[in-house]
Amino acid sequence: MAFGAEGDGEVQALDGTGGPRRVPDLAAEIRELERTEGPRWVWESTARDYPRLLAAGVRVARCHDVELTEGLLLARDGVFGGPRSAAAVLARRRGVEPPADRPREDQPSLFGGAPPTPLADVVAAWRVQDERLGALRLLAAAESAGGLAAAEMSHDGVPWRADAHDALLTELIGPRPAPGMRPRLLQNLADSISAAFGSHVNPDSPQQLLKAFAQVGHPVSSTRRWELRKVDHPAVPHVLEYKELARLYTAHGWSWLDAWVRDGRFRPEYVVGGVVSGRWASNGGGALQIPKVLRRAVVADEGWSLVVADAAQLEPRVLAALAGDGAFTEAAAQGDLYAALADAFPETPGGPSRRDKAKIALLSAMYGGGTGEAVALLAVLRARFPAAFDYVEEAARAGERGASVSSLLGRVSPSGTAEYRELITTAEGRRAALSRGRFTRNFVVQATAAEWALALLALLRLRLRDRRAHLVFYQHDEVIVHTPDDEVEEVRAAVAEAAGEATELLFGRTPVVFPLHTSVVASYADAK
DNA sequence: ACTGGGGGCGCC
DNA sequence: AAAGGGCGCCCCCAGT
Repeated sequence: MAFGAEGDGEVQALDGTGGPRRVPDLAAEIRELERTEGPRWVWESTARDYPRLLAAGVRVARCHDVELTEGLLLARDGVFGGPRSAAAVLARRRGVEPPADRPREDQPSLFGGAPPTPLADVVAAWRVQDERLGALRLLAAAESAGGLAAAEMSHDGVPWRADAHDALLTELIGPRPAPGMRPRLLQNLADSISAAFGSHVNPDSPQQLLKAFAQVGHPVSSTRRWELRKVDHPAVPHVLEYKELARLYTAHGWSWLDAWVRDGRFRPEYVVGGVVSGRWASNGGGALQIPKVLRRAVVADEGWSLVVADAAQLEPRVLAALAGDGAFTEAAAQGDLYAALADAFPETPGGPSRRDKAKIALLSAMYGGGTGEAVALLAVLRARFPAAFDYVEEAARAGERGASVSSLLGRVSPSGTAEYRELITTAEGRRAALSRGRFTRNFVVQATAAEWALALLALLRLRLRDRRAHLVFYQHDEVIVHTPDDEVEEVRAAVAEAAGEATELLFGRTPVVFPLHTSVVASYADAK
């Protein structure tokens, strides 16, 4: 049964047995109904309202999130970035222009504040969506579950040792500087760079760097790392080191620590479905770009552990399951897919190993690479694994002509605009077409991989419901569970079972396996 | 003083 | 080894 909860403290059973009821304490009411009925809650926005429930100590198992669902339905109709509120859903149904979504701070809330969305509107919007879902039903449920998991992870936070973070920064770039100053070791590097060039150069300025390299007889077309690495000049090692450490300082230095870590927890804000492919994005805090070196600051509480699990070779396995290529699927039934493919590729003395060749060929096929040596490797892939090759090739062709493509569960990519279709008839349009082809080629794999990972997350979340262990981090193909030591084995098992269940849910009975690398560690830095 | 594009790099 | 896909965030710098 579904229950609507919205407005100024109202709930309603959605099986036709009764109208809306106003309740004095909505959080308490939801807690009780969750216990006795276990419904799928229908509400407008998990991101907006669930944090308040969590703060009140209430968690729910399932929901239908009107806004997330509308995002999926709109994409199916070729609309991206349109308003997704209940009011927008109802306006579209009536054939009138939907109102823009209100800015977050003006939005109504389950708990007062701005004028609430009427429960009747949310219920009506749900009915509209429920009728329209069709093949998107499973994805909408998964996306909504993702919304719950995201809010819960933000609420619980990643255990983060500010002292370890500070010590690491001090070791790498020197102690925290006075405002406006560079940390000592960064300043030393900047000085070395100027000394090597024989003139003052600000390494934060790509333009100054370009000019400086030109003046010392080493013109470069950009100051990218791989470009500079080719240059033989004494400034280069200092520049490369400066870039690496300066990035750590600006993006994850002390101001980041001040802004994002409190009471031993890093609480990022996830944006569920924030990427067209269905991957999540994050809003502030850079939750999905934490530098590896900082993993040392992620440390389980005393008496607790981190269970870190990441899916191995997820994307090529997804391609295997999607394409159903006999020989390729057989390789994907093995623990090391690339090794299982290696035999198909020729040995060349002094060149990459056969396993590396298999990997290069696969990555090129999935990302749209294929220059230089990869050309020959792609030809091998095409000859030996035609169905897998054709699967991504067909997606690329569709993209090039401006069509959209879909993931397994029905997430739809943006299609080419009218301008795009015009453009590709011209000679200059070829570049744009190739670029779009690379995008759609990757979309079918990346979006389906995101669905597998989302299913894993959702199913694992349900398995952990009655435990003290809880999910604290999720990043594309990886989850971290913070667990009391005495639940470690149960959590390990839960992760493995959830992965199996996710595979079955998406692909049914497939020979393809989706192995997880699972580590139980005190610090994230020790995983793998 | 603010804004927005570009360059560059962190993660997958 | 380099080069393809997806992001967010920071800096610089030129435009207002």
